[in-house]
Amino acid sequence: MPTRRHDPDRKARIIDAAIEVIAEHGVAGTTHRLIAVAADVPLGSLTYHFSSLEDLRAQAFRRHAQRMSVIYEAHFRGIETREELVEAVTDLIDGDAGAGAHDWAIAYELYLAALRDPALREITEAWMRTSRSVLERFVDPTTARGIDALIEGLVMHKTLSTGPVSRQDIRAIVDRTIGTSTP
Amino acid sequence: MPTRRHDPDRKARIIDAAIEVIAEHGVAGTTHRLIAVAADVPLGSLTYHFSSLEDLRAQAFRRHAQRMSVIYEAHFRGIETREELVEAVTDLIDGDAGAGAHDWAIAYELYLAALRDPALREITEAWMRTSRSVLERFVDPTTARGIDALIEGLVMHKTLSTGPVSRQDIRAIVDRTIGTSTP
DNA sequence: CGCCGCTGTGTACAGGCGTACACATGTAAT
DNA sequence: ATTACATGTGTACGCCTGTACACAGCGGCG
Repeated sequence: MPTRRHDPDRKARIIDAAIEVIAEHGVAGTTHRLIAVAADVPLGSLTYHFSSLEDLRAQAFRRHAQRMSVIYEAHFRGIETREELVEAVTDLIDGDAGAGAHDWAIAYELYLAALRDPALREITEAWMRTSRSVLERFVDPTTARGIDALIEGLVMHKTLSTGPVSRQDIRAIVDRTIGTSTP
Repeated sequence: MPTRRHDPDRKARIIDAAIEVIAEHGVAGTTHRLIAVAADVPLGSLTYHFSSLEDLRAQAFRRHAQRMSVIYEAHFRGIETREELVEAVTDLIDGDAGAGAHDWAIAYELYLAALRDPALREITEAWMRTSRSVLERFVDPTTARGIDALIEGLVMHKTLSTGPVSRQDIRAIVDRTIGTSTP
């Protein structure tokens, strides 16, 4: 049995560190050296485990998207009434779910990167498919797409605007966009 | 009277070139040299007219936001009935307005950059204020914010998704989000 | 007509980047 | 205990970046 010399979680920890660095410095400011420091591994370890920085970025984005999917799944589990759905979506936007501003920032980095790198499209599409299919358990596909878009747009606005958006307003908008669909 | 040696539009042309480069290569891939080539000016001309690359970027974003504001204003001018409003918003998302995928890409670059650079917030806030106040001529402020967020979210989804979003779907979502507000 | 001064530019520099690769290091087998 | 090898790392290289700055070219003044 071949024994590992060091931690076998190294690769995973590097990916986590990469996610962290992307969140803090953006894709533009994400370098091998920064990630290496964040993961507390030598510089050479990155090129050893990943064929290129592009490769590492893609894997980081993939893992983040998977985590977001899990959060979505968990957040909407057990929803039964329309009332609960409205509340759940509002929570998601208002930041009372598992996803904070940090996580959304990474998602936006991914979107923008995918706009130019077709290799990342597969990740964004998988993620959007998941998030929509979760919502489709409660509403029709068209409405699901609308809510999905609304969530991302509102989170963006909320994050950028200095004056906070009132929870009541969010709720009102969500309520109307969901319409009369039955859960 | 002091005569200019060359074109006095140089500075403006550099800013336009910067916008172009940002749209094509993203903020990350925007360099002095690329902009200089795009504007057909010598490299030194950039540091001569702009104190730093950051300064140039900010001015480029500012000009783009102003242009988007003008497009918004023009696009919603003359709208009278609720029906026309729904159609106008749908056109905006569907790309049949003055703004194409190119322009939206720059807007998203701006948003993401503003997320980390507080100096850019002033630009995003001015832009969001404008776009919302245009919509507030037709609907109440809360709804305006919702529509605004919906527009950006849907455009993003539409741009990233490979399967195109049907115009009919967009219209249906917009229609519901606008609700029963009177123009 | 010659000089001055200002507007504008080519070039060079220091720093940081991604990546390759020669080597150290610890393990398993003999 | 020694060898052979796979695993992992420190370092160095070439490239590209933002920016400074010494100079060139031209218009106005004496």
